Amino acid sequence: MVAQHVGLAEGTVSRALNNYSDISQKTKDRVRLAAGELGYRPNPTARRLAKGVAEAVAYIYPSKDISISQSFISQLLQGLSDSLSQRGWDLLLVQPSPTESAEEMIEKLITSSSVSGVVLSRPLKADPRIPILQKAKFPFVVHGRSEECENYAWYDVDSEAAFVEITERLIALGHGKIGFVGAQLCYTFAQMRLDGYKRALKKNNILFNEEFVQIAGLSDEEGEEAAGVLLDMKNPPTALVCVTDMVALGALSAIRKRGMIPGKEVSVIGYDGLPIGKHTNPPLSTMIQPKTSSGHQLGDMLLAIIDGGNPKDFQELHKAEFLSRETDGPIMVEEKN
Amino acid sequence: MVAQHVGLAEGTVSRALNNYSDISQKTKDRVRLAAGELGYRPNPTARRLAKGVAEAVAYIYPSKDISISQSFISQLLQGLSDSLSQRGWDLLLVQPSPTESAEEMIEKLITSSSVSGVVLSRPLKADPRIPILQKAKFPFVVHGRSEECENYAWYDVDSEAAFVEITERLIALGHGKIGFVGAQLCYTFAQMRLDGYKRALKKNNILFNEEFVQIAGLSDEEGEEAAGVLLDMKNPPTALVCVTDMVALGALSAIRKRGMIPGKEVSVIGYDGLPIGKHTNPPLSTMIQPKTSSGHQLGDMLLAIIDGGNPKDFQELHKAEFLSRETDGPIMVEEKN
DNA sequence: CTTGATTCCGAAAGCGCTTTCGGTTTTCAT
DNA sequence: ATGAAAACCGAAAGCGCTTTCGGAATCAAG
Repeated sequence: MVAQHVGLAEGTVSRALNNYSDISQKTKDRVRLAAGELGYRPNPTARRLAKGVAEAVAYIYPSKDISISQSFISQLLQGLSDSLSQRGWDLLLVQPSPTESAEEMIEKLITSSSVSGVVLSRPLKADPRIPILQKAKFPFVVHGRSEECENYAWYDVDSEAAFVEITERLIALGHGKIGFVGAQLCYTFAQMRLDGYKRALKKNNILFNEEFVQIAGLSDEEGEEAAGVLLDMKNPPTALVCVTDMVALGALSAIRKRGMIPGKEVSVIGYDGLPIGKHTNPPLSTMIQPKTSSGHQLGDMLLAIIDGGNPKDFQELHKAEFLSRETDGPIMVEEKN
Repeated sequence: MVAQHVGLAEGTVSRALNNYSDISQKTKDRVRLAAGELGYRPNPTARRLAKGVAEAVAYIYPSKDISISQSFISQLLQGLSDSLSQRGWDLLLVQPSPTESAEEMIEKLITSSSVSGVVLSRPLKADPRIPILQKAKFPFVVHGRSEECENYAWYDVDSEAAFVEITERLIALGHGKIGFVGAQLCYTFAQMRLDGYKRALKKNNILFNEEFVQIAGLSDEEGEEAAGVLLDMKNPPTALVCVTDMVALGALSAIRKRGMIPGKEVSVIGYDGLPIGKHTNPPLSTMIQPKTSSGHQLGDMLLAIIDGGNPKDFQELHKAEFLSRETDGPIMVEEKN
C-alpha cells in the first residue's frame, strides 16, 4: 500500500480511509490528503475479498426472443447503474449462454459469490429461477412478477388492470367483437394481459370467444400474421387489443393491407407507450407505463434487501395510463359503409 | 478450499483445475470429479486478486442525452456479453455519474484496476477519454471514431459514405435544394454525416447553402422543429437528409403538419435502419447498418488487444445499405401542382 | 545398483486489502 | 499527582485463490 508515506501502519491507513471511530480526525485528514495526492485508489478486488462482499449486482437479461424491441431496457439499465453507483457498486450484465439453462446460470451466480444480488426480468409464470434464489436466501428483485409473488420483492405495472381498461374503452366505443393478439402464455405479462381482456368481457357480459384470441410471438411480423387470421374470419372482430405496441404495429399493417383504416374500420390498442407510436400510420393508441425510473427503484429495493430488509416489504405495483392517439375509434355501422 | 477431500494439497488442486502440465492426467480427472461432486466453484474475486487480472471489461454508456432512442444498444450489449462470457469474463456497465466527468470516470476505471479493458461508444470528435486511455496503455476499443483514429482500435460504420449515397440519390431524383437536419457537431458521427452531405453536393456541383443545414438535438421533437424552420423558408428545400431516423420521424411530422406528403412534396431519408421505420407514415427510407453483431466484434477485438494484440490491427469500417421505403421520391414540378 | 531425467506433488509465499487484538499514549477526573 | 478510562495506533492474521520452488517418487538408461 502506497500510503505508508505518511508514516502510519497499513492497517491504520485502511481504518482511516474507512472512517473508523478509533482514528483521530487529525490522522484521518492527514491520510486522506496523502491518499489524494498519491492518487491512491483501493483495489476493489482486494477489498471485496477481504470483506467478503461482492459489491456488485447482476442484471439478468431476458431471453433473446423476448428482448426484441425492448427499447426501455436501456433506460432501465441506466437507472439501475445510477442507483448502484451511489454506493460505489458495480452493475454486471449477464445473459444465459446457449450452453446453459437459466437455472444453471443463477446457480452459478449464487455459488460463485461474484455478486451480492440479482435483478430478474420478464419472469415466467412459473419461473424456475425464483425458488432457487429463495431457497438460497439470495437477495433478488424481479421486474415483473411470477404467479406466486407474495414472498419476494418485485416491481411491476398492473397490466391486467390496463387491459381491462382498454378493452372496456373499446366496449364503450360500441365494439362487441374484440380480438386479442397475445404472446406465449408462459410469460406472466402475457397471461395477465389476457386475463384483463377476459375480465373486461365478463364484466360487460360479452361472452368470451376462444377464436378471438391469437397467440403469437412479440415481433411485428408475428403480430401482423396473428392479426391477419383474426381479420380474415368470416365474422371478424372490429377491434384488436394487442399485448404489445410492437405487435400492435403488426396489426396496423395487417389492417392496412386489407384496405381498411386502423381506428376506423378496425380499432387497435397496444401496450407499452413506445415513443415512436406517435409516428405510426396512424398514430397508435396505447397504454403508457409510468415514466418513473423503474431501474432506479429496482436498484434501491435490491440494495435495501441486501442490507437486510425483508423482501416482502418491497412490492410495487404501478399503473399504466391510457394514451389515446388515433387507432381507437367508435364502431362503424358496417352495412352503411 | 473444499477439495482437500481428495487428499491433495490446495495448490495441487488449483493446478489440476487450471490444467497445468505438471499434473498427471489421473490426478486431474480425480480432482475434476471431486470438484464436480462437491459443487465447488472457485471464488472469482480471490482468483482475480491472485492472478492480478480483473477478468472483466466495462462498457461505457453514452451520455444520457445521446442515448435516447438507442434501441440497438441492447443488442450490442448482448453481443458483447456473449463474446466475453465465452472466456468467463464479466461485463460491467458504467456511466458517468452526475458528480464526475467522463475523464474522471475513465481515470478511476484505469487506476482502480477493476476491469481489464473498456469499450467506449459515441465518441466526440476530440474525445478526452481517448488520450487518457492511450497514455495509460490501457486496452480499449471504441464504437465509432474520433477525429484522430489511427492509433487505436475501433469499429464503425462509414456514415460519411452513407450520407453521400443518400444525398446523391436525392440529387438523382432531381432534387437540387436538399436540406440537412443534423446533430451537435462535437459528435464525430454528426460531423461525418454532415461532411458526407457536403461532399455529395460538391461532387455534383451544387453549391452548399449554409441555410439549408439545421443542427438540433436527437429527439423527434427537436428534429421536427429543425425540419420546420427548413420547410418554412421562403425558398425551402424539397428534400431532407436527416442525421438519424429519430429526427427523420420528426421531419415527417413537420411535413405532414404543413399539409404535405413526405415522399411526394418533400422527400426524407434517415439513417439507422430502425425496424419501426417500416410502420411510420409513410414508411421511412433510410440507411440500414450492417446487421453483424457489432457487440460481438467489439468484444472479440478488445479481448485480442488485452491478449497483447496491436490496437492498430483492429479497425473495422463497415458499410450501411440504402433501404428505400416510401419517403424518397422524385422532385415534383411545383407550379404544376 | 547408481545416476540423471522426468513426472508429480506439497509447502509456502504472496495478491492488496480489512479487521481484530492488544499495547501505548493521552486525557481527565479525583 | 495518580489511576482509570478514552483515544489512538501497530502488528498480525486472514480472505480464497495462484504460482514458484524444491523435494520425493518413478523411470529409463548406464
